[in-house]
Amino acid sequence: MKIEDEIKQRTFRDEYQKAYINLVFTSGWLQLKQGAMFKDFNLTSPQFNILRILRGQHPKPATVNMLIERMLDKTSNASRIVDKLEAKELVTRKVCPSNRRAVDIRITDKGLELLTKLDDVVNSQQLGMSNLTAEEASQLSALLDKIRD
Amino acid sequence: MKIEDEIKQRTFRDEYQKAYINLVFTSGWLQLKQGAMFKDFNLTSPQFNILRILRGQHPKPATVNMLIERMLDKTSNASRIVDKLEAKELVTRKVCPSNRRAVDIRITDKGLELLTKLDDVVNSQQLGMSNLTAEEASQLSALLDKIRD
DNA sequence: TGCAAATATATGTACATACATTTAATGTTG
DNA sequence: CAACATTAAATGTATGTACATATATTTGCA
Repeated sequence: MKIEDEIKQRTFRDEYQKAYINLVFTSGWLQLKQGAMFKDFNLTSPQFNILRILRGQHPKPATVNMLIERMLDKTSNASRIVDKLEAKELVTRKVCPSNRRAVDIRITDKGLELLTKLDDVVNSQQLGMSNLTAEEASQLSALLDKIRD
Repeated sequence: MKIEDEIKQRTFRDEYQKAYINLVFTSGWLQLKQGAMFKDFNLTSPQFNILRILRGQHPKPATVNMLIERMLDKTSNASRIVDKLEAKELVTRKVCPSNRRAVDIRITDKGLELLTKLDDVVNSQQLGMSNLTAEEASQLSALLDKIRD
């Protein structure tokens, strides 16, 4: 469905405004679909994002700072998201021995198991991008990189 | 800057995953920039979004339902965002005479003035899309529409 | 007409976001 | 080495998001 119909706005100031609105709308649309998927596993998108970063580090620990650096949403509050994951026993938190200001965060076996289950679901849905060819997906990435230049 | 460097992830499963992550990241990046711009005017992005819809209707009223239908983020709580705008006297809320379940929402003169000021700022920044040509922006919109097919 | 279903909005709750401030540990430098 | 700046994380507050539920009004139809 064209963006004009999605938000019932017939005209845009120019192609830039239209692309901007389309970008924000589509991102929200994808995240909503992904969020619904995670709900069955009692996890939110940012929580999943952090778990995946921790798996990438495993068995080495990550710090809150590293999480923020690698998260999709830089401004979100990694500290409190880790709180929730810790409460669910999906990660552990321990003062870093070499720098007691920092906290070593590690994914637990339970966390790894959960991610394994989620991988299947996420992969099978191809993250909702399956209408594009690989060529088009690559083209899209290039355009997005250019926006942030 | 390439997405690999932005989130310090060197490899992706495939072009689809990379495009997905790039899309969500870029959308957040743009919205953060836009939000910072609005902050000087003591307004948030969703509040701005709603004000703009109301201006499009002016002097006719909108209802909460119409706002939800046209908002970029369908699931956000229009009712409570209108609360905030009403408290700032940027909109008025009045029971609709012909259907007392509905509420007529209108932008005030104060709201229109604020938008006029913001238009300049928003336009001058071209919403952060100025690195693209008009052709590329149009191409981007086409790809995004295709994702949501 | 009367009563259930549908509609329009508001409210409650849990969690996330954005940003300022606080607390504690570590570096730096005079 | 003491004083001050810097760094890492946590906390506070206001707002927004997601979703379930409540309240009031209108519609449909037996």
